[in-house]
Amino acid sequence: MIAAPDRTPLTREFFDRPVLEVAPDLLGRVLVRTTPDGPIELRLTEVEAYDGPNDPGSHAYRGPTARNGVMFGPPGYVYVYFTYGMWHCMNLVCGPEGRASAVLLRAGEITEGAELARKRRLSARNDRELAKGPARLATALGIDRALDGTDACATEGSPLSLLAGTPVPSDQVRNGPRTGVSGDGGVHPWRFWADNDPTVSPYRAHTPRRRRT
DNA sequence: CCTTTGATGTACT
DNA sequence: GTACATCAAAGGA
Repeated sequence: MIAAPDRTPLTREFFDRPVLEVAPDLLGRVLVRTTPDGPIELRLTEVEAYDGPNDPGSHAYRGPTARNGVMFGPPGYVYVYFTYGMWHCMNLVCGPEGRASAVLLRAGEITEGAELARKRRLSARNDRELAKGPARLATALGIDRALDGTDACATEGSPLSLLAGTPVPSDQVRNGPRTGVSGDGGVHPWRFWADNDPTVSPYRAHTPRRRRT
């Protein structure tokens, strides 16, 4: 018998810890996205840590802007950014307040509302691909900049919340270099994933792009 | 399986 | 102008 996932919401205190502590602890937790059509639930299988001021790979490295302002606020809130001209990615702000550290949600397994996720991810060839990658995850859950700054710890009528779920045991958590991060930011082994999980995205080292003509 | 390329907002040089 | 916490389509092996 496998114990049923714990539906207790994660508290502010959960996020008010150093990002390198929170990131691996998020694996196996359940993200609940409430849409007008119904709920979609996702079991997290892959994340990356970004540690604000000390981290050249972080959006917060060069200080606050209109885009990243939420990262400089209190922990437990959602930072959503728009990138490559067409994709959204979702992060959870960690503590302490003002440090501007956050966890990028990179991949997960849809455990509820798969039919809703499939409508948003028409190119997915199977359900394992629905949220295999950070932009795919955000697309599957219908997440965009309108949700930037949402409190992920709120329980009543919140469009987003996190439940305790079934944490991945530490001996099944693997870590390695972050995907697609260039320069000095690429040295940190701050990508965490659930060992042997089919929904984890393939690792891609950073590759410089050729100039457009 | 693999590699190449186009899509293009935001931040920065 | 150029890089970027990306993805999907197209074509080759």
